[in-house]
Amino acid sequence: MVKTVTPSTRREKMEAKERAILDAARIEFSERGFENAKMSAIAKRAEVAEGTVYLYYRNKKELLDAVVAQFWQVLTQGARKATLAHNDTIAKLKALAEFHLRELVKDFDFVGFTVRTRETGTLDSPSLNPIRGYVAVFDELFRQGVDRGILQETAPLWVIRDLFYGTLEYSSRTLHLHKTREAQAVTQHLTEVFMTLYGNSKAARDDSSLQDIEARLASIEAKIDARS
Amino acid sequence: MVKTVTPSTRREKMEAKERAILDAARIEFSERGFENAKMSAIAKRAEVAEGTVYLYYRNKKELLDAVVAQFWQVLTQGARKATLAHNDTIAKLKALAEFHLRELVKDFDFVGFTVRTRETGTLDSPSLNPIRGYVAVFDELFRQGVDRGILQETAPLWVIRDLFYGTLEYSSRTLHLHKTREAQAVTQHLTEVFMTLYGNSKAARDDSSLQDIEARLASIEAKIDARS
DNA sequence: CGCTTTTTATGAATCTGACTCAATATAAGT
DNA sequence: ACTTATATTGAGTCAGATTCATAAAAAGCG
Repeated sequence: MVKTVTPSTRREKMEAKERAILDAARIEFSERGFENAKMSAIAKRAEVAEGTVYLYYRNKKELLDAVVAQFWQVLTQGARKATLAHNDTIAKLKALAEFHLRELVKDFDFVGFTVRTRETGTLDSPSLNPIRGYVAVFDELFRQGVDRGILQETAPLWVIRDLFYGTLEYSSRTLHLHKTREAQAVTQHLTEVFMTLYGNSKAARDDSSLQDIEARLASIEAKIDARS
Repeated sequence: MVKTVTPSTRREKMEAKERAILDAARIEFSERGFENAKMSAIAKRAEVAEGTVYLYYRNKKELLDAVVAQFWQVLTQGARKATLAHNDTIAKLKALAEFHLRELVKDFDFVGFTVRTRETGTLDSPSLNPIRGYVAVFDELFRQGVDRGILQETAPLWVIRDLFYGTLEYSSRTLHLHKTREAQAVTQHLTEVFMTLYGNSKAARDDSSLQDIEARLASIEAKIDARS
């Protein structure tokens, strides 16, 4: 009998188990919060013995890190998809803002979990990588806008990025607390902010060009007057 | 012998003890982080028995809440003082931004502690009050600017406030992580943002000059019409 | 196939640290 | 000085994270 060469049977089983644990943890954490989540409950949910969890994750904190990493990975995919639906850079940015805000309000606990994750982490801790991937979505978008001549980098990109994500993250807290407030007010305003501050057309129009236009109009008017 | 009527000797002793515990907790928390801080260590630092701590604070979490509350109270005082040093509303806002950012970077752990505090708290939990007091500093400033005709509320105040504090909080994380980056880049940019977006003069000019152009266009159009 | 070796899984036992509480000390009242 | 009320103590309890000796499963091998 030919041994069904599924060279991965072993690995696959373990990977399935790892996923089961991760999923169980995600559910347990968001239902109970980190402190109240019990490793025993996670193990039970994943249908493994308590000790098994520790074969896959060094400790509770590291399990949280993994859950958080997964969260940002999924979010990154969603964000990419949401922006792809538009062509205009500003529309993409608005879509990203709307998506980001909606997800953060929905899974607000994860904002807290993320902060916890960062508490240990230094610059190069792997738990930060998924977040890097996430902020990269914005950076790419903005650079694309610059290339297209739609946007201009009137401040260091990291400053602009922090304004974008910072506003959204902080607002998500407000929206989570005050259910009555409109998320749209935030994304709407943020979009205006971006057009006004970094939009090339507007910026160009701002000073000199306004005067140019006025001058040109005056000149046209004069010519017409001269003819009559 | 007249009993020295220090009606507060009793209370004073307890208040001193409470302060000692709070101070000990603040130090222990920021040295070790919440998880690794031991109640026994806090008790030792405060020179009381372990059980005594529980006479003043129901549990570890509540002790953290108290520490966080104190942090924001102190910060509020500092912020008020920093803004008082200026007359111009924009200058006050800039000073507030600089102060806020500097303090958050310095005591960055407290950003995380604050998030933790919020995790339990609902809208009316007392642990949120000190933060309310803090954001009020911004609100007052902005309203003052509106009264003086310097600023205009082009979006709901809470949206503007979230942009302000959100940007600063998020940036504090960046600055804490990348020591080389310049805090000034953030406050500088944020000030520009405020002048451009909410500054009345700019906005006023924007509109009026646009109206001028429209008027002139109308006039030209009328002349052309008249000729045909 | 049986047998040996290596890899994974188990859950009872250990350990840590927050929290409790009966006993004790201190202050107040009279 | 004595009684009552209030504050403090620290040894003991207990929950829950983590470990580890033991068992099961898979792989390698003649």
